[in-house]
Amino acid sequence: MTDPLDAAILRVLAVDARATFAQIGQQVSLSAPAVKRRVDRMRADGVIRGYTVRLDPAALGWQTEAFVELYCQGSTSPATMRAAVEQYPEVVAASTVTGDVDLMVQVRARDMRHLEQVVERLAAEPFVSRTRSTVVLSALVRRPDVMP
Amino acid sequence: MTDPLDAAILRVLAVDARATFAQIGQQVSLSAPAVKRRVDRMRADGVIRGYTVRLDPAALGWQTEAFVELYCQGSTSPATMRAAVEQYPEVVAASTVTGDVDLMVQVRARDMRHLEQVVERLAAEPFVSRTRSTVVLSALVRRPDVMP
DNA sequence: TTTGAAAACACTTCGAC
DNA sequence: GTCGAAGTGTTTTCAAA
Repeated sequence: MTDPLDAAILRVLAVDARATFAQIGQQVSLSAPAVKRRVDRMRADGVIRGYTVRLDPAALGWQTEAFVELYCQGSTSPATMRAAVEQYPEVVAASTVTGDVDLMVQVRARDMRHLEQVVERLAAEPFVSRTRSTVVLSALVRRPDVMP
Repeated sequence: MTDPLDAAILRVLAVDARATFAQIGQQVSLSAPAVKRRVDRMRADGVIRGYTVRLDPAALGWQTEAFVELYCQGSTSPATMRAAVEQYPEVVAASTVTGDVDLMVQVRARDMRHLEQVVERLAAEPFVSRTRSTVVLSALVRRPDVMP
């Protein structure tokens, strides 16, 4: 499905998704049209979901980040959790997890006051029985998805 | 620093970082050169860190994801933690955090066996006193960085 | 099937306004 | 900020490995 050449192309795109097909081709020893065809195929196959910009959160006013663990009532469906949590622009990611906690939510806020408000609103969701927040002190590593 | 027009441009780039300046311009009512100048400025200012591809982890063989909390020995510097954790290609993100836990590490592995190996290696790091892993059941929300 | 070369088309980029 | 021209990149076509 994705041979070593595809993987090499993805590595280049992971570092710079706006690289030209010719630039990518130079790094993987392929012509621009050959690269484009492979990229088009991976896009169609769903291996490539899209391209996005990497921003400096601090420069945009996001100063505070936290992991908020939600303990949910017994029979809350993932769909319900998702629908609720998706509404929050402050929610960067959310996953159902094993263990005591039911839902792990990553929140980005302007400051502590803002974070507090978001956590309060999350805690007030009907299916949430209690929350536990862990504030991020500093982000040491942040990598785009890589190959296995 | 970033006016509403810049924010609009970033929103377009967040959805499709390979959009042409002309396409972006159409969505924000600006000419292509005007968009380019703003993008160049945000790039120079560090607001835009770069562009990356969004991949389907499962399609690439990453089937398992987990939050691994590391409890570290009293006086371990963030630099030490970072240097150690950065070595692992399986580590997607790592942050120092408040609370009992010292380091929150997000790991992506091929399968449970692979995850287990990674956790064991992390636990064997000299400064790690104990670990606690939470496996992701399903990713409900995953958003690129957005505006405050 | 997949590739590379060439041509037509679109975008980027820069100077002038 | 826009406009227009010159340089690049993209995309299609086609022939070959």
